[in-house]
Amino acid sequence: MLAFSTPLKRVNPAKAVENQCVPIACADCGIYNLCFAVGGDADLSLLNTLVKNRRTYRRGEPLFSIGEPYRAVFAIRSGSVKTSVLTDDGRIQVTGLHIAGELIGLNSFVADRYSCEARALETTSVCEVPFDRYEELVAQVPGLQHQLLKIMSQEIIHNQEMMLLLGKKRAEERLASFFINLSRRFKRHGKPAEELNLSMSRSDIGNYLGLAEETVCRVISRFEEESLISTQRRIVRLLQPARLQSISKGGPSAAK
Amino acid sequence: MLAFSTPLKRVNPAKAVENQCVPIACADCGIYNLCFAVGGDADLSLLNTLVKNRRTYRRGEPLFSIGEPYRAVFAIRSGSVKTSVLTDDGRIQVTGLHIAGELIGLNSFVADRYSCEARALETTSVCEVPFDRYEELVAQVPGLQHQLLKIMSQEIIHNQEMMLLLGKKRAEERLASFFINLSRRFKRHGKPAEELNLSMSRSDIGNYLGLAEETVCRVISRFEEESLISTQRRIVRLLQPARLQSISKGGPSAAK
DNA sequence: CGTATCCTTGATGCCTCTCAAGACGGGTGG
DNA sequence: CCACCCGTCTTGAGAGGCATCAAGGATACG
Repeated sequence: MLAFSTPLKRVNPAKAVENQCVPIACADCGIYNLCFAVGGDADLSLLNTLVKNRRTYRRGEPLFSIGEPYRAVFAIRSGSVKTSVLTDDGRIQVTGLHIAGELIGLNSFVADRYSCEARALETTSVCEVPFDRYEELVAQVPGLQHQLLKIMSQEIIHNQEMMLLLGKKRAEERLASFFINLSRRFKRHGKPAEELNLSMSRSDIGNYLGLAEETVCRVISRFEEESLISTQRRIVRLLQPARLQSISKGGPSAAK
Repeated sequence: MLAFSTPLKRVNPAKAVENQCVPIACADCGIYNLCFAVGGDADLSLLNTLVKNRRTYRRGEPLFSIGEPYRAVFAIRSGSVKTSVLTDDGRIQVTGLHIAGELIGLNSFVADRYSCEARALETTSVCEVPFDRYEELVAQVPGLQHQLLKIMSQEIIHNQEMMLLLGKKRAEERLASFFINLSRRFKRHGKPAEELNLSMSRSDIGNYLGLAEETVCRVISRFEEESLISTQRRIVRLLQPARLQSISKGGPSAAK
């Protein structure tokens, strides 16, 4: 427990946007409204001047690439973004899938260059928080750095779960975990928890879960046969979330 | 580049201990001496009072367990520690291997409970930085939070590499990556870069790399046949680091 | 309406896991 | 000092899950 932390308040994402505040969060954690973390109105206006820098990216367009000089942190306002790293011979590992209200670009904080690439999965609107201006923010807003610590801490926990998934789970468990995790995040962001818009191809999903595109298809088909889900292209409806949850944890359906 | 950051100075680990400073770092980044990051002598003495809390753990003894209330960050003075997470049905994923000079427990910053367990791989001496006292430290030492951001950022980058390894690399590439990464870290900490003391069983290595114990053995045997390494139990000598490096990146020896 | 992209399904093969048994080494007690 | 024991390491044989290769079908877009 952090006694020195300003208590955080979870707010309606729509309201956050309406208030011109930065919706700031990371994969697998809720929307935290920085304005609340920060407090005063003076700070709030400062924040606004810093995050006015908005931009829209089209499907497939990179927000940043590996090795590119570090320039900004990105808060996703709408749409979705994937981040990925590469082997030298071109194999891709998608390391993150980020939806509206989440934050990307923090992982390159230590270096002066981006350590992964980020691409819009669909038409995506972001707030860019330029790094030089960010310094002003940190200097004047005492709660900010601690807030970032929390967000990064949450991301590390999420990464640990991904390592468990990639290192120890079988294909069905991976897909089930993927759907359950996504469902939880959608719910937090005020979207329907049982009707997911994946907004990414089977191939991307495979690259994220450490599977081949075809395996993703096959498992999805199997899930449909068992009436666990129903799909239309990239729309997935969770028909039996409880059983999916059970499978994701290595339940009997996955026949350990 | 972070204009607001106090420049960091890499120091000799032995000297750091001698000076009673906290060697503070994370997997895959060098030793940073907090005293330098912090500056003044007043701070330094404060730091000393905070990190006096030392303790030794024996092989297999847990530093903390999953779900346990968060109480401290640990800086490893000597020895080594593994961190791991579990599936509900008992499968283990080792998420980190930490050697002297590195820092663990940061990932649970956000929650009030530990999200992974940590166990000593051998007799291990650590500085515990109790969390309640840590607050004093943060309040009085302006550079500290930013320093932690950097360390956590570095850990996220390392996690990304692990995801690439677990999701996309074959067994030989994983072992090669493991040895090369360990070698680099040993070197940074003033230990021989080509004679590694793994201090962990084949089983632990397997759990770290997402492989079965037997596969680890087989790959190691193959590496020995090709004179890439030589081994005596848990001591590994890198005979051809360059080729290992090549293999780790998906080079020809691994026959993509 | 054609084309490109994505999705789906089948057949085949291989990498790695699993099961199994034995070897090695270090520690302990006689 | 030696014999024993237990954990760890090693190697083999077999099976299985998933990748790969291949081809056809569906959907979106210009």
